[in-house]
Amino acid sequence: MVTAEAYVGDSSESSFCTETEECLLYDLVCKTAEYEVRNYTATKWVSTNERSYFMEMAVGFAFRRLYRYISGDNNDEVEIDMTAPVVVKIEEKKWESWRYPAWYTVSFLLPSAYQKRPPTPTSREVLITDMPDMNVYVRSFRYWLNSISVKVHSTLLKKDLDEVKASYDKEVFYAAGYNSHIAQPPCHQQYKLLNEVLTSCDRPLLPPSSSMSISPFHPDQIPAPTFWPVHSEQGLLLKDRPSTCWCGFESQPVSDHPSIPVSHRALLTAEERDDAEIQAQELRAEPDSGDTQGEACPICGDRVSGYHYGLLTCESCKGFFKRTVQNNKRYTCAERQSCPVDLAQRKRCPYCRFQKCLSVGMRREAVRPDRMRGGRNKFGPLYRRDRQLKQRREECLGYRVKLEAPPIQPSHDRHLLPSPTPSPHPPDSFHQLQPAACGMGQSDSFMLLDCSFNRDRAVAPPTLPYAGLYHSNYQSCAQSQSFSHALPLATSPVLPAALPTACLLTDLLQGEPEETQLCARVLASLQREQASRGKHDCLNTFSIMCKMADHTLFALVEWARSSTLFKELKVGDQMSLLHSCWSELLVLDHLYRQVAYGKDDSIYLVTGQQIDVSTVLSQAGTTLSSLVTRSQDMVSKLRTLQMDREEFVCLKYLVLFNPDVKAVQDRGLVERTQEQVNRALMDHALQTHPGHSDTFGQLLLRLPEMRSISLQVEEYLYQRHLQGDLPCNSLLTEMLHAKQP
DNA sequence: GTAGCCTTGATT
DNA sequence: AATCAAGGCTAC
Repeated sequence: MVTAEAYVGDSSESSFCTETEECLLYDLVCKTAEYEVRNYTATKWVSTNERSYFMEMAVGFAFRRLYRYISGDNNDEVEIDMTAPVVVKIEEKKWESWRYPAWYTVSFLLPSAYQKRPPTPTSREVLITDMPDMNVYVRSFRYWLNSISVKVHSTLLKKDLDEVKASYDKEVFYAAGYNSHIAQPPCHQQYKLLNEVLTSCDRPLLPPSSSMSISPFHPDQIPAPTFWPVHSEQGLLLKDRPSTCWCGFESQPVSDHPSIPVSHRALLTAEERDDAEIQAQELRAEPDSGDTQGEACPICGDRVSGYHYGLLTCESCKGFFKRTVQNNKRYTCAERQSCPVDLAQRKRCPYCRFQKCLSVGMRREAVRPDRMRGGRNKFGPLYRRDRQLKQRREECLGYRVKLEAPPIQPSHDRHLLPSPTPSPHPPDSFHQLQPAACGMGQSDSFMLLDCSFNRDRAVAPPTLPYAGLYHSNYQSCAQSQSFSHALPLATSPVLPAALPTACLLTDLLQGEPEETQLCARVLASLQREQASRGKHDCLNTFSIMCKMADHTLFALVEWARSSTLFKELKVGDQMSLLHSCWSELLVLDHLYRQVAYGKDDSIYLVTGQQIDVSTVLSQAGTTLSSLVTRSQDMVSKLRTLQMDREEFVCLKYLVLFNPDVKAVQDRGLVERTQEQVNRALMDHALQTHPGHSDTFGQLLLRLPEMRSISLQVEEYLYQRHLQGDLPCNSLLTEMLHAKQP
């Protein structure tokens, strides 16, 4: 039996839940490219109702009321931590007509400590409510919650669900916001988008002539767009099929289903592949599975000995991974980087073995830089949850087998699916994007839970109405906290250097995004883009590159924003720093990707694809060629220096925390952080490259050249932008504009 | 270098 | 006190 507390859990388990200690957790039942089906167990919430013509008004008032409750306006007079998401329940029918005010129910999730016995609210308008165990269809998007974004996405979700004839509750739906600034007034562009969406669904809201007049905001008040990604969601209550996974097909092969459009179907099969594979494995497994007995190591197939560095593996792969990371080993593949890795041949090619380790989700950051023995790592909750998920899948499978006859055969449509083992060969053409080198392996909850789609570009006003309401207490390491506040850093005489450095490095590495996940996200997004365009309207190579850069940039902004050190800065300073260094971060990211995954004479893209440098040089113009040459020179220098992940992360922080950015107000904090990271980099470099005492200096000396490359990149992009070559609505464009207004 | 077994120590 | 995922040791 899973208790409610288990599902109000540590926010580290959720990729988009970054602002609060605890978040609402769920089990993924299944997913398509457009939406997911999730199971939420019963939970207690504190709620309040508010009536208004505009959702954002109602949410504003309700939010304040609930905030008073968690600030101590309750019978126990306790302060309650904020959680995520904030959920708005909307009654569909009343909402249809915008002429009348509608009721909105806004709810805060109670932290696990208060789930059993919530403090009684003092205000009669505030209520404790129960959310039952339920399955919901969820569509994720990156935008502030407001009446328009919610309308657009609920319409799109309904359209998708109606297309596959799914049943759901048509009366009610929920909007969930994960960031502190949950409701923002809509802007002009959104009204345009809304009208387009509604028209495409044959449900025009207003005649075209009046479509713009519904905006409650004067054009002067329309906020300037900025770039913060926000994670929001639409949930529709699933009513009629509480136990069936409805992601577009039931027991029929997808290709025979008449109602699913071809593009949709193509994505479906790719997305469903992993689930089918997991289920197939579970069918093949021993009936008394549930413990690790009888499970096969996802890397070599040997017997699993427990959780190691992020997932269930055998003892030998555990050891191999540890040796590789600890000793910073660099292997090369004598063949074509596609050697088989199984029990018999795992010793043959360490390069391919290590690649496989990474691609199935083993985590470098679980190898301790300080080599501390014993104890547990931060993945404890993840392991626990992984077990629960496995168990639930099994139960679900058993249930379905009982329900349906004949039982679902996961191998049913196997012939339609791409090979379940990812091919390490990158596709030859850009126009045949496959999630190939990405290795979306046989597992697992990490991948599934962390996979949030980059649906929309975030556009948000610079004013932040709820800024400061949330606070992060997260500090994984007491030493690093005290260290970060030790002001006279250089002069503190007796501080042992190794401990805080190792600690800080662990923290910094912790925030580092997993390359495989980034790769999967970018690929999925590019595939969707391609699918929506159809065969005869392919993106050109430059646009694809821009989109890749755009996604990478998005991930970098997310990375910075979720960093504990960065969060200590005021939002204004955060923006100034990012506006100043985004291109440098992109260049550094690219360079490290080459050092870590690429090989000589080819360029390794974020999608896992590789292109020969000679091919690029032969086709590119002078500016681009010079950029490529300069970066390749830089890559070989960094390779000689054997830059590792730790050093890369430090450089990233040094680029980000640049005290020379003029607009920065809290220069002291930026300087201190820079010093701190600088020290960590020095200590680390000295430790890891004992024979080369100057690695630290050499690494720092690369920064000016990196800066220079990044300026050339910006200039190049700006030129192409003026020619109209850049895809519109990109973060890239926005950043360019921020610098060159 | 590999891999099976051993030791460790924070968390449960 | 038991657990279990880290690191360590060592014969091969």
